[in-house]
Amino acid sequence: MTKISPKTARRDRIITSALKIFAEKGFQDATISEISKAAGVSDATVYEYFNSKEELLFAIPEEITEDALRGAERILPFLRGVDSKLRALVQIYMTLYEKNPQYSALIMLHLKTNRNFLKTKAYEVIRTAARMLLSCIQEGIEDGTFKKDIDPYLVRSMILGTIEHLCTRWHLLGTPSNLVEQVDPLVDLLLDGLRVQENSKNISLNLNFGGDTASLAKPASLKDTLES
Amino acid sequence: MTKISPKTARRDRIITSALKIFAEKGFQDATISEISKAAGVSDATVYEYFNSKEELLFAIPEEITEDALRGAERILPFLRGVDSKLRALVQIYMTLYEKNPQYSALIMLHLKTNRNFLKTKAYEVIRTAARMLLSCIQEGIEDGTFKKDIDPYLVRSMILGTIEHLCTRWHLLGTPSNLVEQVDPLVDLLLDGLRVQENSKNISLNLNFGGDTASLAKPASLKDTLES
Amino acid sequence: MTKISPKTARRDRIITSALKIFAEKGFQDATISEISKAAGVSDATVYEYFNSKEELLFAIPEEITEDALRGAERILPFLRGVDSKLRALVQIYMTLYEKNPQYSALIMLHLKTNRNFLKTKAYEVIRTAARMLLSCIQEGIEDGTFKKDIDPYLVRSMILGTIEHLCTRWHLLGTPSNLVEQVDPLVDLLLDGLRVQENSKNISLNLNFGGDTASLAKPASLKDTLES
Amino acid sequence: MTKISPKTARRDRIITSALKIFAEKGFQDATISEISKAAGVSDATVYEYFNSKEELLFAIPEEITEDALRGAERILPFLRGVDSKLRALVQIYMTLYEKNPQYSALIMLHLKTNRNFLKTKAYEVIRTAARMLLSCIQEGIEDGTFKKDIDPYLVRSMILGTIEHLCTRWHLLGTPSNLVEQVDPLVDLLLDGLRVQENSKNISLNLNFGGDTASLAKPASLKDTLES
DNA sequence: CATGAATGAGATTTCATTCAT
DNA sequence: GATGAATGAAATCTCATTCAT
Repeated sequence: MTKISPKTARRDRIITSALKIFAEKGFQDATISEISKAAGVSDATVYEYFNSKEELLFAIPEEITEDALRGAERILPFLRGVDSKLRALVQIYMTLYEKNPQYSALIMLHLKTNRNFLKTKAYEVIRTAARMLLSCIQEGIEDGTFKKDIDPYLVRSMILGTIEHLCTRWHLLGTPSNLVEQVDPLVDLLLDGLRVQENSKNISLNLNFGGDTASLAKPASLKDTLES
Repeated sequence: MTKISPKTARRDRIITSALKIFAEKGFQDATISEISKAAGVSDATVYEYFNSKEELLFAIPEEITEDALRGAERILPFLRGVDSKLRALVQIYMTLYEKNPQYSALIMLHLKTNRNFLKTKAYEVIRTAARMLLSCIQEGIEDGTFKKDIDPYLVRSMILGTIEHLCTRWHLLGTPSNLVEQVDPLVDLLLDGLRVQENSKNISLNLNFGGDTASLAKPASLKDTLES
Repeated sequence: MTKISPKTARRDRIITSALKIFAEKGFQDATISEISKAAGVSDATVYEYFNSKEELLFAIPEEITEDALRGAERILPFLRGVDSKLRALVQIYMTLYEKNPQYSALIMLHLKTNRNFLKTKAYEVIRTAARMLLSCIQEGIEDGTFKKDIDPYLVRSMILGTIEHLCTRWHLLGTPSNLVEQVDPLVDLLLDGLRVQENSKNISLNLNFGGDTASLAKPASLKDTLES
Repeated sequence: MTKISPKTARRDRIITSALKIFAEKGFQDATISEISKAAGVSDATVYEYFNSKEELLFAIPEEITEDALRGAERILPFLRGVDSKLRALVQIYMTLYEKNPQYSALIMLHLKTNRNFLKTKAYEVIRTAARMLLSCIQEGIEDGTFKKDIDPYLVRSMILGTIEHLCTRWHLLGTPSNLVEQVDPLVDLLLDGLRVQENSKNISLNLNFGGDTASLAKPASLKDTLES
């Protein structure tokens, strides 16, 4: 469709090289020289496309982050139920990070804690994605799937914090060896908690004494168990 | 009690200044000159106490991290039940991070993703603390408090990931404004999950007896409050 | 003929300045700053051309040493007899050192005792020249000009040692005031020791005729004078 | 006899350590710290005994050089003939250098080319020794052992240059493996050049043709004298 | 007298960035 | 538009030397 101008191709080569090198060595330890060499251009050419080293750094995650967001937006409308949406969102994150290790290394190890990154276009996209996650949680609260008294921001922090922690460990320590496999266990735990629910008995008692909660017996969790 | 040698005092001043400056600007953007000036010594004196800038960086968290670990080891024996222990551990982390914002900024923003930090003495202490958390989770599984089929490593990553995410947000965005307040909501969510449990004992008991079991709500958290 | 690229010119200016300053003050007491200023470039520019101060030091003697070697190789084929060759070699050394006092000061005072210099390209050239000298001595032994039982390595050490001693004194003490003038006295002294004394014939002739063979004295030196 | 005061002992330890370390690494690459540690004293103590690093450097060769000179002065009176004296002097140098490799490394590799060393007490002693050598040569000229027209300074430079060259090579390249063994070959080479030639062949020829040439002992030297 | 402790004074080296061609 | 070449501006780190105790 869109013709790739040689200019765009060059820019892409610079970004690709920069991603690789920044991800490996971090912002400060990478040099423009190294990046330009890897991209097959001169130092000065890098400055034709980006005004500064930092601008280059921040340009890297733009495209991929936007693509990922668009992907999520395409998938979500097909899902019914906040459980499913939540699970899908977690899976989207994990898949993105696992399939694009240089990208996730850059984000987790080098950008996440960079104050200037917060003012960035790419960060704005990331916030949009985070807002989708928040909406999903809020929706769950509103529709009665989730508890009424939970703090959706806290829940979101749990989800993102866990994802990021796993991803960071994956990069630094190599464990877990696989991120996507963690999706279901993680979502199941989020939904149902750690604690043994001694409710089968209770529920039966409830049912005995008047409750009509039979149909509510943790259907999702059962389903999840099957699915996982 | 212990006489503070002038040498130790000087070393401490250097560490304190370094903590402040590294926390604010990061390792690369901080200069030895700045740190030495803040400590009231010369550049060369910094090198009398630390062989390199990086050695100084890594020396900073040593003491405080060890102190925190010892604090945790003093508290835990007094707690009964994995719930209480888990809650206490989360609270210890959050309290540490909130009371020592420079320390937590240093760890969250600058050390956590530093590969060399992994080889450090302070990191070893951090791992010890993380092992305590893991043991607590495993204990919960063994004693039937927690579900049998959960992955204790995943649970730990959830806990640490959430704590770190909250702490990082706190530093970068200022929200939440308070970390310790997040302890109970977080632990409750961890223990019981997001999803409305229409099965809880509480409910069934409520239904059965119509009684005021309100006071039993979240017993552990009350206990924790007293203990903390 | 050959266009001098501005880059080469700049490099040459740096080398020239470095020669002057290193020769005067030695490696450690010379600063890059001083050299770059003398060359009319910035400190950083010096590092565009040479990777380190030491690399710059070792680059200095390369060209001149090679030129000198090539000069020697052009001259020697025209000489007949090891006497003449030996004399020519000594003269080549002395001329080189006297005409290029900065070069010889650098070599004699600063490089000759530098262990790293031994691994250098310029030193390799110097060794080649020294091998020429050795060959000449060996040739003299083989063709019967020199005594059979002399150690050619020792002779070479005598020659080079003397040259270097004279040159070093010349630099440090100003005496002798002239190096090339020492060539003939030195070679004569050396040869009269080395050379097989063909005096039987002379003497017998003397005795036979009682004549004055004064006019035959030191024929080689006359020849040398012409050749030199 | 003389009691060794602890002060002298300390000074000696410092000098010994300094000799070792300066000889190994040179003046600039050796540090006071290293030397003081090797001597078992503090940095500051070094400065109690020597006003500067350079003063320490120059103090090192004092004693040993003086001892060597005194040794030579004790030996020479027992020798008859400049040949013997010359040989003895060369042997004294070589022995000194070979038996005291740290000392000779210091002199050859680090002091010989140091301009400030020339103003030094130790250098004065070295000059005295060199003057003995010169006197010996001059004596040889005067008493007719050596040719009349040789330049004694040049001869001295030949002798010292050769010795130093051999010694330097010995340190830097390990060859020759033995210095003292070079004494006789060297002196023989020198003398055969210097000395009036008393060639066996000549003598026999003399005897053939002229009867009693007993009185003609050393005819070559006579001839040389005439020719030169 | 010995020294622990401190530091002044630099020097090398690195790189992001600029600019003329 | 691309780049070769140059450099300004620092920052880390080193050490000889000093001085109070």
